[in-house]
Amino acid sequence: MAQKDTAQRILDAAEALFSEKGFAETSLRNITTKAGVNLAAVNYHFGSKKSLIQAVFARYLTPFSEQFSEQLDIIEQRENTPEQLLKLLVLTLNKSGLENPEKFGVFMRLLGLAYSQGQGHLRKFLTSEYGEVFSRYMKEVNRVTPELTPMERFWRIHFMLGAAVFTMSSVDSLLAMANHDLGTESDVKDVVSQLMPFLASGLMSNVKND
Amino acid sequence: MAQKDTAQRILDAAEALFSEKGFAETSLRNITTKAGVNLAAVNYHFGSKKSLIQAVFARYLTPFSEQFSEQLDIIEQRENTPEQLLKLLVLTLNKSGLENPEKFGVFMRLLGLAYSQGQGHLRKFLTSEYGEVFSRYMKEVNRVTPELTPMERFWRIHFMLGAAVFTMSSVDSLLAMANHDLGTESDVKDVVSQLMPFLASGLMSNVKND
DNA sequence: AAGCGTTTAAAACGTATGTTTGAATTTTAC
DNA sequence: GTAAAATTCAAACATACGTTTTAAACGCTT
Repeated sequence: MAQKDTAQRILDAAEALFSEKGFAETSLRNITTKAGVNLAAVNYHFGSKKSLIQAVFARYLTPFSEQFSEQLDIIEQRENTPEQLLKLLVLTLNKSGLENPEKFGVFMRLLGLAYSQGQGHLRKFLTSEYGEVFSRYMKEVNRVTPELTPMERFWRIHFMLGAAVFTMSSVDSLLAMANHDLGTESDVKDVVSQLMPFLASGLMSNVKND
Repeated sequence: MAQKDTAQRILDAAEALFSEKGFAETSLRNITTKAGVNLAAVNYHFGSKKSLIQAVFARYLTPFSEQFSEQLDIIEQRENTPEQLLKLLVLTLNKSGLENPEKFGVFMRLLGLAYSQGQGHLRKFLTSEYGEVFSRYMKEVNRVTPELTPMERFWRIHFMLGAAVFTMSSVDSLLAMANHDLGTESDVKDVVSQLMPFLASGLMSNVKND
């Protein structure tokens, strides 16, 4: 390689800028300036802006889905509770290079963008690349919520996803707001530990579980 | 007026395109072509693209916040339940020109965009224009959840907001997915009636309420 | 029906974008 | 140590954008 690691520097700059400004609002010139590389380097290393966007996601999701797949191998062979399935998610996040709360926030913001600014090509890339692991997880969700109708389960999963993505997307500014207004000193960990019972309670609403 | 109502046609086209493609991805040429008006008409009637974006929101939010303020006058003078406060929201939505489920989906998608693609100017416009009514509602939320710590209340409200905005932002495609995969024929009304107990249950999680 | 403010129309302006080019430079391999 | 491959660089390309301009058409008041 020529100097240090141009492709990596581009990915770092791109993910930071994407997560705070979105895909369309971030220009290749923004990215290459922040990365300290030449403008043409993006198209040389990644081919196009679209491919760069996919590469940013892949750098997070490929290690995550590998870790997640391993965890699924385990839990598929035992009975679980809804809380355990939720915990598996945050556990895998922490095991796949997202233990840093700052990185975690960035990742969730990117996830939110993938939904709200889904550019078609991203949707296809994500489902074709990571759809299978997601399906396996959903099978487990079905197993732990036999009381729910398929329709209830479908919508509650999306409600949960929304609560998580939306909140974690702006967890920085929300934390700042909360700590300022309430005089507290919470961090991302605290928010996650508040989120989990909220999600579990919503998922099991009206299900007599004792 | 010259022919029909150019400004209205621009707003109609803009809200439709914004809600499906986002602000930055929607050009004035897209809008004016869809509206069947001249390109310059946008800058003539609204001054700029930013002002057009604000006008799209104002057309929904001004009648809504007026209706909402009236409803608040009433419920502020009585005791309420969390479910009643939630119902007040959807009730007001239906009373302020959003009874049409299609319009409702568009509105929620715009609301989601306001958060995810918040362009600064939009944030300021919304809080300065509608912040007071929102504060009054939050006061009522405080009253009906005395068991929650301020921190719990803060985060659960945002979890709820996330579940609602995220789900309703893509309610069309989610409904299509659900109806296809599950062989059902649900509509937006059904989703809302699933969402409400989910939100109420999450809000009151671990609170013994009987 | 004339005059005048309002609205529409076509065209161009200046700027920013993603991408490509071709030469210079660095790294790799023998 | 040198040839070949890989990478960087400055510059230009083509395109799309938001906005402005100028003139024409319209609608209302008198």
